[in-house]
Amino acid sequence: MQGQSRLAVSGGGGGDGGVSFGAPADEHEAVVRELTRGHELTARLQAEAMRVLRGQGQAEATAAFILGEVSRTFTVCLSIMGGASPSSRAPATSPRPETPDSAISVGAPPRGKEDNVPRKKTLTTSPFQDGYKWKKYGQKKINNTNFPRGYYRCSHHRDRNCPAQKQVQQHNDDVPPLFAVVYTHEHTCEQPSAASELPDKTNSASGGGSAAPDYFPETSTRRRRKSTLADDRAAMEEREHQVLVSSLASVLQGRQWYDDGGDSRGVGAGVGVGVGAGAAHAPAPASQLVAASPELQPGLDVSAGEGLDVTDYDVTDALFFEPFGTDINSFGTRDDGTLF
DNA sequence: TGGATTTGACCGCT
DNA sequence: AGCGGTCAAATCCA
Repeated sequence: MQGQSRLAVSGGGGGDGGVSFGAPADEHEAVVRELTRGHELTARLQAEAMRVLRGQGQAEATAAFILGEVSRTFTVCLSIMGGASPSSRAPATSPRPETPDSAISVGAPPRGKEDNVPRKKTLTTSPFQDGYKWKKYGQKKINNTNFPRGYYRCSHHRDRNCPAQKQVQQHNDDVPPLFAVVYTHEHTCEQPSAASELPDKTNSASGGGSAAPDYFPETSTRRRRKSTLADDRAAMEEREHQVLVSSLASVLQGRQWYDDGGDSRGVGAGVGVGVGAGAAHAPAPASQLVAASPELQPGLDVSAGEGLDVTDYDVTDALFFEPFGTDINSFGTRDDGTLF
């Protein structure tokens, strides 16, 4: 959060009140930029707080809960800002999986060669978890940007003539990194892949699939051997699992404390990377989280809500927070010190 | 060998 | 001329 945002937010002006949906594009983008920054910094603060408070019971749970709420607030504001921008909306035509859970529609559509082409721009930490399979057909270094832009087409571009495309470009160098994703055209194919599928992982193992290499954009100028990518991915999956365990432990500790009930179920997998970021999403639907990893709570009937109070998890949480274990919680550094 | 990504070259627009 | 978007040959892996 920048302490001195000098945004010309029209308080009460324009009839909308506050940050008007009809604000000029640059103003709108400025607001989104500041909110995004705040969101990112909150995530970093969480990471740091969780690192410092690890194992400190109530203090850790309290910090996780409060910071999670702060993070949630940013997310909701971003969704309002982006979602209210008519230009950022793609026409709702063919049924398709939603963009990633953490996706945030932002700003005006970029200029393109075809201005009548529907575009939807989002900021997301998980640019590839949108339920579709993509084939990369190009990558280019864009002027005045730090990261190259990857060009993807629906993998059914050829066999089903699906026109859907997207461009993925890392947005910043923060932790976790945000990716700007521009979707163009609607899918005309009906892909069997579920939205929960992680195409960058599931497909890469068989040599196919989408854009995992864009998690390592800085390596694009020099080709990485795929075996190395596979190694990185395996390590990432391992980290995600560990983060899932530890994040869930934080959540359960927090719920237990606030619910004033239940025995100590701390999973106790104190794993370094990304614990705080996981806790950032403490209000995520707990049933979903545990269901995703039932082995974490042996003997606990999650489906019946045992041991968990999910009544105060609202729809917003379900909509805007990523499940634990997805890439927002899984970041780290490579040997060369770069982020992934 | 098939299917994927990478990356330099090419093309069209401003 | 410079830029972004796309093509396609080269390359890699299962």
